[in-house]
Amino acid sequence: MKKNAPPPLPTEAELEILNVLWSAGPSTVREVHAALGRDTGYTTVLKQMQVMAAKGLLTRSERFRSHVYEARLPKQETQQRLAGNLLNRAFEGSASHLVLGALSSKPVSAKELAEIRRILDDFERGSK
Amino acid sequence: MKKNAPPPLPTEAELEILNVLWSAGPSTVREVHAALGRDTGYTTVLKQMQVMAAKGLLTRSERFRSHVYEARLPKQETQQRLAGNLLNRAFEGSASHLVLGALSSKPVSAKELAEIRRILDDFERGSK
DNA sequence: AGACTAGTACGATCATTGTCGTATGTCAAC
DNA sequence: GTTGACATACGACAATGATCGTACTAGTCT
Repeated sequence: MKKNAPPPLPTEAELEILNVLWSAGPSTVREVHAALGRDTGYTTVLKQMQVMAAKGLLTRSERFRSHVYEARLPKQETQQRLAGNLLNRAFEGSASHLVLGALSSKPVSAKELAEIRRILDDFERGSK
Repeated sequence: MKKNAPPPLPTEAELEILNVLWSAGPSTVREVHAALGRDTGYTTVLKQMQVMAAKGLLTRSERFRSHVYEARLPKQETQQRLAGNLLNRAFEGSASHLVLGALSSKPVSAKELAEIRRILDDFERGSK
């Protein structure tokens, strides 16, 4: 598709597939289809992964009799792009508003809160 | 559409319209069309707002010769739902990962960081 | 009344997503 | 060398989102 420009952001169904790939590593269509509990057909997942490969979301290589797909971008980078996208679209770029929204959307454990503080510490140290 | 169940999450273009409505208050199609810098036609925005009203994203009332539209849900509630949605879809429900993604996606001012700390304080106090 | 203007309603198009069905290719073993 | 079993390719289809063009309506001005 494009040279090596970043691929488009994944859609809902694409993200599910990426999640499988990130957690299981390079996999065949059959493996992904099995991992997704979804009750959609095998060819549906195949087609989606083919489209994703065309978009640059996945890379594909041969293995024995089947193709092995792998996420092109690491999980963290994709998450970052998704978060940044939402930040701009819905929060006018205000990270604090996004955090407020995220925390309000469901109960968050004390451990999570502590973890967030740790992240803040890192950012303050790092970006000073 | 549905009784008073929450409307679907807004799409990209719909969110732009909502942002105008949230910041300017109830407005006519013409006003929204002007506020969006977009170079799309008037009827495009009209149609989008009609669809949004049908979905329950907007409410509509008469005023003199034109219709006045208003966001049905407040900004904060919609932001919360959007954040929660991304949280589940892309971050396995982990708020701290979402925060990390958001902070990494672009430089964040010290003031923002402090504001986030204040929000954390509130949550810790509130949910203890 | 007739023409202008500002507004809404509606149908049509085009791309994208999600979903399959069916066709085709290939190896392995009978 | 025909038959499965398993894999990929490809075309089709419905739903949705984004975008207009065109038609209709209701006041206003002269």
